[in-house]
Amino acid sequence: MDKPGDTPQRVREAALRLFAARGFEATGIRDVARDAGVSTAALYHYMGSKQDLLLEIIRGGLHELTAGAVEALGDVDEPVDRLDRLVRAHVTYHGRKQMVALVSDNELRSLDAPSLKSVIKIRDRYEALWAETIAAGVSEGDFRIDDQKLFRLGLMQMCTGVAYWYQAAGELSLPAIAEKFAVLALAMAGSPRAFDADATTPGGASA
Amino acid sequence: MDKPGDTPQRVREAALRLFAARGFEATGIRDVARDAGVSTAALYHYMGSKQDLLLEIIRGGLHELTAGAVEALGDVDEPVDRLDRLVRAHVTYHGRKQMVALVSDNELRSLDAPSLKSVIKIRDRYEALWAETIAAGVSEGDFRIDDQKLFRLGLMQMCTGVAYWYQAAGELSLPAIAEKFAVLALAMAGSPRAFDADATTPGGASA
Amino acid sequence: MDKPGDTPQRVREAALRLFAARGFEATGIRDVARDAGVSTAALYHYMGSKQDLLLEIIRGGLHELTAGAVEALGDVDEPVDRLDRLVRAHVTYHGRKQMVALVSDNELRSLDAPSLKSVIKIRDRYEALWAETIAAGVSEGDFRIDDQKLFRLGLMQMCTGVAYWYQAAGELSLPAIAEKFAVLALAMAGSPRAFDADATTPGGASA
Amino acid sequence: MDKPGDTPQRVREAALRLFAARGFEATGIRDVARDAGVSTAALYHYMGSKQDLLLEIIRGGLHELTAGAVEALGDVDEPVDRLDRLVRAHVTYHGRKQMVALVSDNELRSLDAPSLKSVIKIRDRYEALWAETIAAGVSEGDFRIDDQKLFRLGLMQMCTGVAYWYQAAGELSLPAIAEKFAVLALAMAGSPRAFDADATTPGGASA
DNA sequence: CATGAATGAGCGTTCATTCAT
DNA sequence: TATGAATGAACGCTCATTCAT
Repeated sequence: MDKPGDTPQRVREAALRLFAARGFEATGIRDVARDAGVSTAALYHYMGSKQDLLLEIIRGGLHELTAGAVEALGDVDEPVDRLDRLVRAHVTYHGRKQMVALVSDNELRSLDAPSLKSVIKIRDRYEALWAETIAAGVSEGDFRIDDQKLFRLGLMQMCTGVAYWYQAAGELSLPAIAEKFAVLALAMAGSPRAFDADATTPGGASA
Repeated sequence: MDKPGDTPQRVREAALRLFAARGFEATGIRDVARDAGVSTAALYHYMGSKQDLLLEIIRGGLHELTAGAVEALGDVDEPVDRLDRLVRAHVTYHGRKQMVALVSDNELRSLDAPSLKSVIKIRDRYEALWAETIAAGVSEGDFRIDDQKLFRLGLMQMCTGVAYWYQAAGELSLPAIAEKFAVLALAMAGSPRAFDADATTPGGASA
Repeated sequence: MDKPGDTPQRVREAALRLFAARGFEATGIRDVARDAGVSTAALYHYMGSKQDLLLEIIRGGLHELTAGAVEALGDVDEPVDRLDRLVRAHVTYHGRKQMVALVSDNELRSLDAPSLKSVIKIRDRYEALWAETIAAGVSEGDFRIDDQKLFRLGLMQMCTGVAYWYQAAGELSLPAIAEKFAVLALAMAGSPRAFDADATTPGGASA
Repeated sequence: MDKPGDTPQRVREAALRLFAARGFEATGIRDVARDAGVSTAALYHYMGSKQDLLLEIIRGGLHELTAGAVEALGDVDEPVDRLDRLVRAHVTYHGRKQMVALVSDNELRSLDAPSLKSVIKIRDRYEALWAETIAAGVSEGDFRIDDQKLFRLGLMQMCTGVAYWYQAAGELSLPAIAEKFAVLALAMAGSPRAFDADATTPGGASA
């Protein structure tokens, strides 16, 4: 029950908003302070550097993304189901935490080398979930995939794209979008289930 | 036989290199000048503003991308073939003109309003090529696509992603990558040809 | 008892000194900062833009000039006396606030359009004091003036000129100069009092 | 009959126009070149530095002003007539050569020390004409002037002011203005002729 | 005679950050 | 805990001027 208006939180939110909208480099520390309603000095009192703010956002995002994926996978074994869930979780996250996703995608290059390295380690762990799932599906004969790495890169990029165009006020709900992407993913993977009528298990759930 | 050392060209190339590597905002005009081997003042002898340099890159890129797609389509009629060619052309372009593609994708937000508008007009024309092809394929029964716009967004994003990871020195040649993406695209579209043995018409052609 | 070293004051004084000596355009912001003993960045901590600094000086000056004139006029009714006081106040001000007067006179053209407009409004109000006094003197038969506007322009210009050559260390005191100009003014106006022996009421008052 | 469009002339005219309108410091050499329709390099081919352009304008102006005064004085002896003619010539010049007059008045401070010195020498010669005339009028009993130097400064400043507000399209013709100023001058000087009906000898002549 | 190319220095302004209080 | 004051460095850009051709 932290007071909703507590300063550090407001700063983080302002930074997120601005980094997402204008990019990290184009955002001044003064902009963040103004947007958060504090002085720049106060801002430095609560947080570290501008870089720290960015790193915090990106790491938090990747951790949340990974945790969400792990949770979505649960103890499901079937590769087809696992891929289905990975896609849905990824898409859902990129819609719900749109700004974090945008920042994580676009502003990596603004991290200094050590930070970048630590972030990439997290991302690699996340991508491994996909790689393992894909490999399992291929070796079990569920998928017909020519080049696994290329497949993964293409699929993930496709799903990530949601963050760029999703609008909460748009025609499609996020679960609906997630499902459609799941179908596309299975089709790409050559899974016969892709175009089955019952492919649509509407368990997308989330808000 | 362009003289390798003519200054304006060197400036444009330096700007492209740096904008792609660090982003527009993170690149200083002095960085560009240094990289091009001229003084900052000389740089302004040839170009307008930093923004102009960016606009030039992006517009040039989008025009070339569009022209390439139109040429690739030629007078081909079959939607399946047309989509195949769009994908190959797009992927090829994003590999060959990697830096231009990255800048065009990432730095749009640094354009001022009028420039952005003019650029979006070009991009819309390009996207229309995809939209029309997809619509034709659906109405002719070649594709099994649920949501055309969402399909297009996902597919284009997937193909665009090549610019982020392609390396000329990598294992796969660009035509090989283009072909694999074409296969993925047709699979996504539910085209029966996707997994045919002879789907791989190696006429990817382009350089 | 203002602390002599407070920064914003020092900045304003330095700007005034330099704008008066070299002109607004010829004065660099670094010159002002150096002269005020602060960094250029600190300078921007206190002020807006270079233009703002100029506007502040000019507006302040015109306000003070007007207030001085109004005070000098008091509730005096006789046009001859009123003109006498206007001239003395004007001359005195242009000697005492020499630099402000020079800047106000010479640097108006460096103001942007809206600022200029606001300044001219103040100046018009000041000039109206003169115009009304002259008109009253003419209609009451105290003055013999052919063309009132031309008379006013000439007279004011003459009095303003003091700012260009007055030196505190010169032979004549400022009140003495003011009185001599008052005599010239009345002579110009055709007032019989101009060359009266007792015209020299040394009540110039001001410091 | 010099070709009206010859380059050096066009450059001088452009410089005059811009120096008068914006001031010397605010005028770029590129502005002058553009306005004259030549390249900056061509400009330097024909003329010296920006300073030289200014010096040329000011010296030319002062020479012309002096020559005009000398001519106006002719072999007239009476101090009253001489002052009358000085005023008329001065006013006329400041109306007819308005831009040169403005530049000569306002931009002196932009001259380097040697140039300024040479210019002041010319100006001193011109002012001597006034000083001698005034002194003669006083010693011959034609004028009632308390402080000669102060009188001269005030009177000249008044007459110079014409350059700031005169408009060829205005209500009064330049000779008419010159005459009215001559009347004011004589009134200031305490000459009985000032308010005579026949004071208006319309021989102001000038174009 | 004429000009495109080029520059070192400087412009007004903003940057992320620190620190005394 | 919180902030006004302050800064060195850099920003994008323009300056008056030169010079090879």
